[in-house]
Amino acid sequence: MDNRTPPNSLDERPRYMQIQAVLEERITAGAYPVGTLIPTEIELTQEFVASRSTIREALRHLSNRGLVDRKQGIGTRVISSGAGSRYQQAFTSLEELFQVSSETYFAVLSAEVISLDPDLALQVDGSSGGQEWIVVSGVRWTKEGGRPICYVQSYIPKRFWPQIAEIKEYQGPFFAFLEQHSRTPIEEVVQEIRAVPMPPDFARHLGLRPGSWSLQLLRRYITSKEVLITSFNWHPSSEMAYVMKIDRTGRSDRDAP
Amino acid sequence: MDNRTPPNSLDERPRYMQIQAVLEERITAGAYPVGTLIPTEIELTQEFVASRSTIREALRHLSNRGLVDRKQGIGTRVISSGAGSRYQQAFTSLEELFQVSSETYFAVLSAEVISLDPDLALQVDGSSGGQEWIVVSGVRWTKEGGRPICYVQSYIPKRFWPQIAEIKEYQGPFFAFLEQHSRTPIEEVVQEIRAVPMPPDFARHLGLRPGSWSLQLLRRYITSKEVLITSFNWHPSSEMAYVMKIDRTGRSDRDAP
DNA sequence: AGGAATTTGTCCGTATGTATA
DNA sequence: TTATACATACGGACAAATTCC
Repeated sequence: MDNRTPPNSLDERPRYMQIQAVLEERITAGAYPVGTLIPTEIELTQEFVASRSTIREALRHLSNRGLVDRKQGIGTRVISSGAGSRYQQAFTSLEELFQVSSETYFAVLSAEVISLDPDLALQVDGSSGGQEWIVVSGVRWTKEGGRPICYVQSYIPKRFWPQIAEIKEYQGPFFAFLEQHSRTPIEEVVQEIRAVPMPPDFARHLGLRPGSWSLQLLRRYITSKEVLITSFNWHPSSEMAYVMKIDRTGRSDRDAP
Repeated sequence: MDNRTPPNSLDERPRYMQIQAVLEERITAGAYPVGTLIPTEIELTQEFVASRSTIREALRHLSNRGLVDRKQGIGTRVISSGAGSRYQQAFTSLEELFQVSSETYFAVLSAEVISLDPDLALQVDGSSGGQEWIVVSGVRWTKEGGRPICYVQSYIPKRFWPQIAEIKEYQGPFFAFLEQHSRTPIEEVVQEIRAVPMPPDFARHLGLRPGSWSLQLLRRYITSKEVLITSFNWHPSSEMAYVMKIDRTGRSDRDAP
């Protein structure tokens, strides 16, 4: 069919984003005050000469950002002026992970090849198990003072076994080493944080009583092809808080150079 | 046109939710391992005999929950199996905080003014204690199924006491309400994640045995002048994993060709 | 380097269901 | 009960990003 608007009318962004921006501006400017209903989807299709799908896509984003609340049979209500909704995650980058490894020291306790049982496989790469992986275990220490920080287990694909001696000596995070020796770059890191009991054996290495709990950080470093490394860190619950800051950022839209 | 599937084939839920549930189960069961691509939208339309829009709606929800990552030209990649936890929070911005509050509801148990002891004051606003704050306690529930998600305590400056009735009725996160009724916008949010014992009284409200542990999320919403609200969420350790994506570069501000 | 194939993104139009007033 | 407004669902077309040859 025909896309009645030329691909770009001086604005490169998708149609729904443009509409979203206009609506958002009306909300922040007070044209659509907090607490009121904005025009219906049908009315907006008429104003912007767009299909209902496109309008809904714009409204969906406004809803996700917390500016409006949509209810069947009622309409779309403004619930926030927008001042508080433009936040983005800040300071959670790989650089931050490098930082940690420069002020600490990792002592390898063991490195061996194991076959993943189903439960573990689900955590390591989400598979149903059976494959063999290298597991490197150790304790991370502070350089200053020499106190234990956390117990670490890293799961690495078995094909890196020839480099295992090199890995154990490597200063810096394992993922950096593996990325260098792999064809494909890490595209994404996913972190999962849980409260789990500290395994008794790990507790011993950290100088803790058995039966204590831990804050467990699981990080999965993923290339476009596979999980390159999955790392578990068990931190003593009494000494670890994971702190993150979410800063306000002015702009989330892209510009046209 | 014809809606080839009868409105309900023993399952009242919308089609896209059923499909989402099936895909989610395959992910958690390991049929679609982490790091791999799931079938394309087209293939899924064939398997489920649904339109591409319906498939996309299902995938959209999986993406919002942080289980998959979708990329143009690539496909849909599993990035987290979500194993072992019913409730997850993928929290890349405040948007998703709103998302949570739209799929759940908050039942207020009490609201009272208390004087902060030094330890608590340190957590609430970093002061040494003595000031009076309002503390609103309650439980967050799933709309679907009606199961308890977490116990919540929110600390609010005492001067908002006149609005407390309004706050208790407010749909949506408290910080949005407070920001509206305050002169100054929220400038940053600090979040702290800890593993702490679940207080016995809270455990009772969540249907847990005393002595269990929790993943505690503390969020402090800060304006240029003060801490506007500090909120503690205690999640059952067995059902909560905090999932987050970490950017490769950490900077999405600037364009680098 | 360049072009084809693949996959998700965007957009159109229509029809029907469901919650609310 | 009726009207309204959003929710769900269908199907088709082209755009844009990526990969592969």
